[in-house]
Amino acid sequence: MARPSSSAPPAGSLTPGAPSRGSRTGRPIMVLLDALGRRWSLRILWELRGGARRSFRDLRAACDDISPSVLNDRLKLLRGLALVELGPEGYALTAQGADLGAKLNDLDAWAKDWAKTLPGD
Amino acid sequence: MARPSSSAPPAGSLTPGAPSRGSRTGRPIMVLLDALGRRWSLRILWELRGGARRSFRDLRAACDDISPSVLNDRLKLLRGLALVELGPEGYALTAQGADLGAKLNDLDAWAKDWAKTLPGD
DNA sequence: CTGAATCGCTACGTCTTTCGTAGCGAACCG
DNA sequence: CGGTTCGCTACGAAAGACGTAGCGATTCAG
Repeated sequence: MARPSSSAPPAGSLTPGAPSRGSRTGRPIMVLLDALGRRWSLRILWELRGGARRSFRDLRAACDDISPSVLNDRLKLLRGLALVELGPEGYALTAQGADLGAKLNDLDAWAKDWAKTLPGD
Repeated sequence: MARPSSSAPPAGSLTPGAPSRGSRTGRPIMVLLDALGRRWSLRILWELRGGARRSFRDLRAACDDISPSVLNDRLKLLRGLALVELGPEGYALTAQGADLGAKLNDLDAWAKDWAKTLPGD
């Protein structure tokens, strides 16, 4: 059960159509949930939303000084999924990544309302 | 940096307004990105979308036999954030959790198109 | 009542992922 | 040349996730 070691990719790459951590089907949504469910993935997309290109080091600083090894892992992953690209002036979202970025903006709006209704606020 | 050990919650609870792993601001979106960025969080919401109540054990099976300790951790977390609730007939999304569930349905539709445009497919 | 089946959940040792620091080689600028 | 920035990697330590086993509570059958 949930055995990363036997038939799934080595925790660094991920492709729709192929099985991923925690799902043997390879359905796109599962691949996406896997990728976005890894630490820092969502945050990286968040920091890149808006279209500005950012250098590796800028991005690292923006993500609360994430470890460079993990940042690189995630960037590889997201680039492999065509959500992020590296151009001459740094990292940026692809067209598809920008779609997700827009969804994160929605999520931000939603989160503000959500926070108001919570007991701890 | 990114030091969970000094001022952030002990990796089991999370509240908007209070700092979370990887963000000292406590902005709702950051709390949400933190929670959803932990392994299995998105998957659990995914499996609960649609409104059916599911027992702990059913949910576990649906999530590719996730470890019960992690499942319980995530359920505590998501309950603390008022996204999931435990009723007499099992776990279900709250009204707010259902909002997120709907977003995941959107994401599913998006992912299908996305997968078509990828080289590895 | 006893026994079986199910429930939510916890303990705990192992293994994987993430972290944090340090620093490399390349490119650019003086 | 030296100085600065770049993307990125190595590697030991810490945190997190995993998998198995099983507990106490409830429910139902006999």
